[in-house]
Amino acid sequence: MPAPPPISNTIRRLRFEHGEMTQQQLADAIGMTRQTVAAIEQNKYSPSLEAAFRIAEVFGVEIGAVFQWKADEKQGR
Amino acid sequence: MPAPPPISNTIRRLRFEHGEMTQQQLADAIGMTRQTVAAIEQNKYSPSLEAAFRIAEVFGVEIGAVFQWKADEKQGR
DNA sequence: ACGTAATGTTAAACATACTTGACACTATGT
DNA sequence: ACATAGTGTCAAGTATGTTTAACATTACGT
Repeated sequence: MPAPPPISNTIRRLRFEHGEMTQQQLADAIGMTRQTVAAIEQNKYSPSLEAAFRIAEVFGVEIGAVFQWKADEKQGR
Repeated sequence: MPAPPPISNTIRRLRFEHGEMTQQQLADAIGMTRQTVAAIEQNKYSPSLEAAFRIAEVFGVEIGAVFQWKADEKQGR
């Protein structure tokens, strides 16, 4: 498993807050596969900027409301 | 040249508004190469979510202030 | 007990982002 | 005329994101 990304997300919560939306429904809404949504949701890797934009769009929030730096690790340059 | 991404950015303007920051300085600040900054700035491709976050951080703005959907093309699903 | 929906997970292939190292051009300063 | 800083660009290689197709588990309804 390739080291988890420094960014975490609140997709799971957002899905439930939006009518118990399933991973499949979200995937369809943003034009990705269910597997990709699952992987992103579990922080296996972070999405492309495009994907992130589409996800935020679906939930009607800013990108920052979906994705955050993990536990204020502001970066490992 | 691999089809331009659906997202554009205002990095160039932001650089100038932030003390005539050079591509090299921005690259150093976000831990990427100058070539990558140049390519992103010219919309050759869009950055990873991590890179986008770091760039926004440098300029002290939200991601949405740096990157936008190109001419309201909300997407080609 | 059976079927189905939702999710986790994996391997292989493919697509896109990013680096490294190079060479070009323009502008500015000496 | 020469040097240097800033930028554009390209090819080859590495790294990361995404798809496809498959199989597993858990929970729910009948």
